[in-house]
Amino acid sequence: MTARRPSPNARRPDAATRERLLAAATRLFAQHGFGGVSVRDIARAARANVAAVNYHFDGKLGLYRAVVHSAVQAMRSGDDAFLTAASDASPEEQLRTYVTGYLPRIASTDDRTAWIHDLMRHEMSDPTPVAPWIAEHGILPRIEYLAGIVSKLLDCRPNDKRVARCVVSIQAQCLFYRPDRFRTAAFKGWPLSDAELAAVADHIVEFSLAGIKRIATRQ
Amino acid sequence: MTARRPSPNARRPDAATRERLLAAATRLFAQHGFGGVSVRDIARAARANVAAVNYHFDGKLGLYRAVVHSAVQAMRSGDDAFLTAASDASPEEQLRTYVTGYLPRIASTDDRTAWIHDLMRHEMSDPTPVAPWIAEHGILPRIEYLAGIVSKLLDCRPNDKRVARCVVSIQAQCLFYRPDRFRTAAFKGWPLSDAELAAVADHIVEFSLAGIKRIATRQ
DNA sequence: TTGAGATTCAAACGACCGTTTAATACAATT
DNA sequence: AATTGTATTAAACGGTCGTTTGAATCTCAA
Repeated sequence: MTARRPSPNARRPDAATRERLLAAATRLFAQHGFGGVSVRDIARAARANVAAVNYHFDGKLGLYRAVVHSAVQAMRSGDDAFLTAASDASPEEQLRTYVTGYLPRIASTDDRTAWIHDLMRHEMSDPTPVAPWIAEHGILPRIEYLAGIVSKLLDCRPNDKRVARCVVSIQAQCLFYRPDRFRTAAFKGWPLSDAELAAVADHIVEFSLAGIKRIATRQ
Repeated sequence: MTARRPSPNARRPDAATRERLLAAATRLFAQHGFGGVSVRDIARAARANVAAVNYHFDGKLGLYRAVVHSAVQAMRSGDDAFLTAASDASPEEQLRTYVTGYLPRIASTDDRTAWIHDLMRHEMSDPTPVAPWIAEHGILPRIEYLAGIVSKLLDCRPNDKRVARCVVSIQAQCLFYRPDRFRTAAFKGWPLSDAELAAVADHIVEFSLAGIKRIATRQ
């Protein structure tokens, strides 16, 4: 049994050690992945003792679970902010709202609601036991929301294979603009400016709407 | 100076230790990345001594360089096999040839010419000093080939920003189907069957040609 | 003031990391 | 047979890893 109560008692009255650990770990895990960060790195960044990780989170993996959980929550609450607003628009406008609301956050390097994508990138190359949970709570809801829009545009059942393929085509284009350390290090002009990003969002919407309409005429 | 000559002399006449190390390291680095594999893992898989890595490759990073170099060469020779054949076709047919030739290799888990994509995935989340070299020799040639096709389809200059955006839209769709350990672990029905993959290739071609034609009418 | 529980801390644990060393085994040439 | 240069080997080096330990320190209730 570690500790459970918020923090009615502590040596100093400033931000609780647990919160500092969570904040530092979120930043470092998003940047370097679970295996690329040591608990000593996290403890140093949080100005805490190494043993505090085990005391407050029951080990490195427990801290990672807490980070992932809060990151998924941050993303989903960020989605609700602009997705619910367009719930009664045409599917074309819904797709535009999705992409223009999603892409700037995807491309931002300091948007807290997008850190989950960095965690997911590391999970792709080096999965942890948390991977299935991320897939279910961090990815599937988005996929299903997009599938609803696309199936209306295709005028077909949501489980039509063309829906899944179009969803991938849209999502792949958006995710490609998530900055990573490879492209930042290897390509000039990366990451993109805000103005370019807005033009890219417009491009993805037009490109994808035309693609979907073409796919709708087939099979 | 380590060794240079092929292997006129060795304790045993079987496959040279250097070649076994390179083969084992390619498989392991592609699977787990540079940081996720220890030289002891590689030596064990190659039935060699740990010190052999330093003797033949001047350290772990030297071995990684050799792996990356051979993987890029394998991919480029695989490209030439089907890209040069379509050099005088219409740009539409060239795009179809590119996608239908590229996607099955991307999606294959045992195609030696596609291991470079696994190495690149790890580089994205955790870059090594080899990252810039991979970008220049493993990525740029493909991008420029695609840009040539797209600029003909758009009927504009190759450095028009719309070209780069369409290239990303195509390449992002293709790369999304590269299997990774996250999706294999977290999603059912993954990776895709050969038949589904052929249908996906056709989808990407139709989706993208329609998208490009739409973009061609703008700006 | 005292006791109990929560929290922090320096230190140590065993395991693994990449690399180095020095001795040895081998084949080909003197 | 002796020498030379290449290749392999077991062992050890210093360092970092995640975790554990046990004592010290803090807050708050009795």
